Amino acid sequence: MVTIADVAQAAGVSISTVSYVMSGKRAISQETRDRVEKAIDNLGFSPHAGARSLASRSTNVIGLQAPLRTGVDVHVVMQIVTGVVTQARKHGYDILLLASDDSKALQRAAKGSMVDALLVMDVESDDPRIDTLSGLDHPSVLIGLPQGRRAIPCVDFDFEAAGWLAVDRLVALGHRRLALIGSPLEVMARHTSYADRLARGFLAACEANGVVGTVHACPSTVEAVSTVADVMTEDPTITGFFVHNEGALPHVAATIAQRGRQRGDELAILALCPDDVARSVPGLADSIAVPAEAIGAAATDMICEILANGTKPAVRLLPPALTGDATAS
Amino acid sequence: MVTIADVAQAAGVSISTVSYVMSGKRAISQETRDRVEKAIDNLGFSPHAGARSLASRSTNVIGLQAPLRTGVDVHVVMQIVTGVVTQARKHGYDILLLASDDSKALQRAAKGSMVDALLVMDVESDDPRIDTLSGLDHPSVLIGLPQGRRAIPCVDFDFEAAGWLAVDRLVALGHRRLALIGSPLEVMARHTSYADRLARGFLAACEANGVVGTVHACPSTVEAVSTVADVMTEDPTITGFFVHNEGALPHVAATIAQRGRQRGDELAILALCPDDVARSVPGLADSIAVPAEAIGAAATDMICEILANGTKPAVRLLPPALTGDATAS
DNA sequence: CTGAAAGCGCTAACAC
DNA sequence: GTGTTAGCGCTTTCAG
Repeated sequence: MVTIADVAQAAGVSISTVSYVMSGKRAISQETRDRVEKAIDNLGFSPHAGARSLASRSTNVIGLQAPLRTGVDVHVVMQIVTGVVTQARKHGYDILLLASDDSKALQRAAKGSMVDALLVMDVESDDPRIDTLSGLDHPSVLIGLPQGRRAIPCVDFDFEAAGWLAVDRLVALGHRRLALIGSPLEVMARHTSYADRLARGFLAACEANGVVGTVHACPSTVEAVSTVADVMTEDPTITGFFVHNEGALPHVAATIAQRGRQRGDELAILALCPDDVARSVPGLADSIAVPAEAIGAAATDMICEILANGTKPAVRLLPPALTGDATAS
Repeated sequence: MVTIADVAQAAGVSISTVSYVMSGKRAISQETRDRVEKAIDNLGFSPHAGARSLASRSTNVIGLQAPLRTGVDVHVVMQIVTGVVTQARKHGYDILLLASDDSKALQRAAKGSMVDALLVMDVESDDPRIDTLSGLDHPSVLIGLPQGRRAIPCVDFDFEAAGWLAVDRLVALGHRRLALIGSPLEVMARHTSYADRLARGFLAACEANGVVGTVHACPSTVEAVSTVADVMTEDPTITGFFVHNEGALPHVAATIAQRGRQRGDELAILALCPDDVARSVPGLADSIAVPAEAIGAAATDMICEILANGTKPAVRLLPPALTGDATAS
């Protein structure tokens, strides 16, 4: 293994000079800098992460606890993780992936000085991990917006605003009777709050717009289709649909479109899902993008800012935006 | 921060004794051990990972490079990662998640002594990362089976055997004309080899069984349905379908089933996908599980064994198995 | 069975 | 603008 001492010797400078060339923490003459950098390249030197963290008391690693189980929107999780990893690298951090749902894992990583900070996804409102995080010396940011004391900074999508936006759009398209086809009950049962927030925004916007809106959870992804069919049968006056349900979206969209054709009605389907998913589903009037990767990036930015400046921001909600009806087929 | 010295003092022993109590690398009297362990608990001591890796020249971290982009079977990737993380913890390792598709990232992690070993997913046959890995001092294992020199140990699902198994099953069900509905072209274009292996096994098995088999790639997930429709129209004698295409599976299955009903034929659909996905798709005759989590776990076991014993196994392919027709609706 | 002490490779005072 | 050096917290000889 090539060490900083090897580099120093090769460049004919002291160890500390090499260190300072790398960190930029003190002025170095151009000449010296060049020699050192050349030596680093020639020898293929990379500083030993452990030695570094021992001496500097920081690891340049962020711990990420992501939900790896099924029963979450795998697509969205993946994109958030991508955003985190990508953005973290831009700030010079690496990501340690922690086993999900485990307070112990957070403590282990923090107390063992394996990470400088923690990013935690999929936190429920009464999640014990919130207390765990509060008790740690390490800064942390939640991806999601649990209800409660808000002791830890959060980053999430503004689902409530998305509900409003969806209604505004459907109303603008001329629809006066709307239905929100929501998450599977499984998701509703966990108290991650986003399904609630979406429904709240949707219903409030309906009221504000003076239109009729109803919210429908699906028993499961498979049964989403029959749920929609039931809704359409029970109230044939509904013409605007807002669908938020990853796996079921294509099926639901197809069902709605087919029935619309049979009835000869002009139905509109608005989806809430990642952009690329929307593009693969035909027949959507429009879609609201869940900016999953941006959420991951924003959370990472926030934790890095806390690490750098010691600031402690509170909650950051990313605003919804319509994709444009480019997705119409 | 509480250090090993604090523990030693609290327990009234030397630092080295505390270290040996933790590592178990030398005999300790029960009495001393008890005292030390109590001190560790009382003080809430966790050894500093960096200090440890500096002194011991090992990190207890495995680097994992997973494909975070879209255009892969997100479900399967997620499960493999889950298998890796879970199994790694059982061996006392943590997982550093590396930015995808980046030879540099592998080198950075290895040369910076951030990891003890590397696990790399989604390697293509002429992937430059294979050479990178060969040039490293750190052991590595590929998840997947690229063609070529096989310089690095691999773990993967036995897609070829899965092709055989599918045909055997369909033939046993009485079908003599079979079609493999394969991956999107996008996947075929990348040379990850599994689509090829599946097709090879499928065709060889058809020949061995004396039945007719054809292979059909889908232009995209969306167009999978029309692809199937075309296949069924062009050759109405096909009655056995083997579907391997994550996003499209439910749509394809629905299409096949519907057409079968129209024609009054007894069609059979066999799927290749994770168990839980199969359960959510109605109308399958049976399914072959992609044991994604087991693949991740097996790869982790392999790398840990290499780390522990210095053994260098070559290729490990996990055998396919039928789920049983419990998935029939 | 236990202790003392020499590093591991780096950072960051403290010198000049 | 550069060099010297004292740790950072742990593992592991080497002694007993």
